[in-house]
Amino acid sequence: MTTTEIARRLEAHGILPTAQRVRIASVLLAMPQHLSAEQLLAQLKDGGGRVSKATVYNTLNLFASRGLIRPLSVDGTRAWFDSNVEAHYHFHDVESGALTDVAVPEVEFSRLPPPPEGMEVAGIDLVIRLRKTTRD
Amino acid sequence: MTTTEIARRLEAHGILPTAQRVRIASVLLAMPQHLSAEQLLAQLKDGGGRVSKATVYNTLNLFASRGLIRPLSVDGTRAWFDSNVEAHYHFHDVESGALTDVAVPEVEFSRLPPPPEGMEVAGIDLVIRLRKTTRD
DNA sequence: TTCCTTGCAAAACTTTTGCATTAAA
DNA sequence: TTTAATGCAAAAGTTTTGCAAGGAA
Repeated sequence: MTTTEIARRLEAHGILPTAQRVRIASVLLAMPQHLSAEQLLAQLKDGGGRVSKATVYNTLNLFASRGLIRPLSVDGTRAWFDSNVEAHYHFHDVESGALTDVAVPEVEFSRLPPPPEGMEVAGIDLVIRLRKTTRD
Repeated sequence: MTTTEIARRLEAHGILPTAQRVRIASVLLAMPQHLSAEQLLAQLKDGGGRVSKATVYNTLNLFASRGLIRPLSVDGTRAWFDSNVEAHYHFHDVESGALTDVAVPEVEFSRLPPPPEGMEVAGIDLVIRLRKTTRD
């Protein structure tokens, strides 16, 4: 994706495409991936630019609030962000922490509870925890 | 549940039933509930005893590692623990943060992906995010 | 006595915030 | 010129750790 395309995508989400935001978005959106704030910061610094930690955190929250990325709750100890906002689920290797996507057609719900009165479903997070097979 | 019953239950999980652990367990196991470390600490202090923050955190981790309680990833900003370790799922009100149980029979999977080679499913976390109904 | 647990404080880690500087409209 | 974004450092919130003191085996 070119810088211009990234900038257009930010604008489409109501985000002013500043230099740092475009740099952050181009790392995130380069491929579907799961990143923590510190991982993203490390990648940006490897890339040789200067982006402050505060900007990374603020930008991740901004992107998430505008629906450009999706926050993940898998860990409890730190926030993860998924650059793939299409509906999908996850495998989580509890030992290594690795996250893998599970496509929507791989899962079928034949029954789901109705939401409580006055509420509607905003989203479904499904995490399938994995461990090494124990052969005994 | 009596103190003796709690102590037996701790022992059954390989946990030495010290005074603090029994107090912590009796709050947790009084009913099926979702608590953060700070909430638990507050309840213990209301109860008039002296338990240190470190002991609460260490004990929660100990209990979770022995399968007496279950850690929940719903929040990203802090750890939650569920005193109900039976299989079940959750509603999560994203505005208030409230968690509600969803019983297993309320959800049916007619299709689930096979785990990757050499891996097996250790558990399934399902969180149904709820928001207020928007009538437009 | 020997080992494990507890409390306290300090440290570590993640995330947010205040404020002066810089960039964008 | 006026408003918004950035960087830095400090602050805030959560969780872990070191160590001396206390409790259990």
